Amino acid sequence: MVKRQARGRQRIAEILDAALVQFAETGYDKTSTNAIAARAGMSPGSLYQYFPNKEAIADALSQRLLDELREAHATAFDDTAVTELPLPDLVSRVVDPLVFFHVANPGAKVLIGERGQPLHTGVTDRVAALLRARSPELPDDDVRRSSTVAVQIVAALMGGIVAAPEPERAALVHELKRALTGYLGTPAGL
Amino acid sequence: MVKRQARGRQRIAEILDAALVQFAETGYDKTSTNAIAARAGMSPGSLYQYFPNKEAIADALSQRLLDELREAHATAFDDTAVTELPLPDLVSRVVDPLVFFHVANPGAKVLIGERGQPLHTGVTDRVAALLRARSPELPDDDVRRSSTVAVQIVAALMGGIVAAPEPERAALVHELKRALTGYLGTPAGL
DNA sequence: CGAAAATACGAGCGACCGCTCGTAAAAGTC
DNA sequence: GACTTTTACGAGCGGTCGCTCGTATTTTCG
Repeated sequence: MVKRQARGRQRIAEILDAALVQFAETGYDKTSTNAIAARAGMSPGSLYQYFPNKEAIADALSQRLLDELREAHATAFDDTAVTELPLPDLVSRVVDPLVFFHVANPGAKVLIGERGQPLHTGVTDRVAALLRARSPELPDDDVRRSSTVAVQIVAALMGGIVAAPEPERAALVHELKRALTGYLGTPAGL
Repeated sequence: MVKRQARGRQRIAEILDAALVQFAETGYDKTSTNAIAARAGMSPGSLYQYFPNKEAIADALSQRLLDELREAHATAFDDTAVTELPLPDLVSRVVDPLVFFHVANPGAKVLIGERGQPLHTGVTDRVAALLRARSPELPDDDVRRSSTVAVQIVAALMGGIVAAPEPERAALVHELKRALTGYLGTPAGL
């Protein structure tokens, strides 16, 4: 019951790897499950031994990416000094790992952009917690709105950042940080 | 050669009307041309008498929407006083008609979000011209980047704005303006 | 009126997609 | 080695989609 399951888990990982690449190339809808199977070097039948349907593949992949992202963000969010950091520094702390993650995982944004919200919710909650820690007096609705907007801004610009070649990419990351500090730095009751 | 073409143009308009509604409901990819034809009250064959393929429908619709948008924005962009207006006022001048347009035309965002860039380019160019007028000393690359980012921010938040019920919508529009003024108000060489 | 052009119809073709199922080889268990 | 379980295969089913085409109707024009 051990050695077999090891092979099975390996297969699952191969499927998710293939799906990530395929989603990045063709998007979620236009990626066929047969293509994922082919890229993973297996038959459609084998793929469907591990996943009940296409959506389950995307869900599992989202979960895996969210775990990786959480790990990459651990230092940015866990630090208690986060409360007193200057805003630009805090933004960099959050944005830099995020950019690194998306550059390393092109196709992750597809799981955000073309499906429900899978990756968004987890990140938004953490940003909300962060904002609440920095501005405890802010009404809860405002916190939720601001964090949602901030995450949407990041998501909107991330596509261009990942696609850009390196000299331009840095400039775009800079713009993203500028947008976030500009947005979050303005008092909410404008 | 006159009366016939009149009917033909009417049919084309009916197709575009139907396509707009259908795109808004199901998105571009998942909208079938047969569904567009059915909603327009005609057969698939008739639809394809006026458009060579599905993409051409989306293109024509994008063009029509862009024209309407340009008209709605005329007052915001043509005014020469635009150069000396305070930034928040200028943002409102641009954003408010844009919100109105998207609320009146749900589905317009689909033509942006799920296809190349059709509606974006036109708007981005005009925003770039506006920024250039306000900051003539800014390098051209910076202007282009800033306007692209600004348009992407608007596009990112517009979906939520259109979807939100009225009390929340106003708050989200306010957030959008806050984000834009915060972003554009910060000096570019941060 | 009669010919030509424009408009209209809708069954259905070919291609693709998500997914199934009958079958069979490996691997684990006793 | 016999039996069960897990893994693997791939042809193909049922369905949808973009689009075509043969045919019929309506309008324009001389």
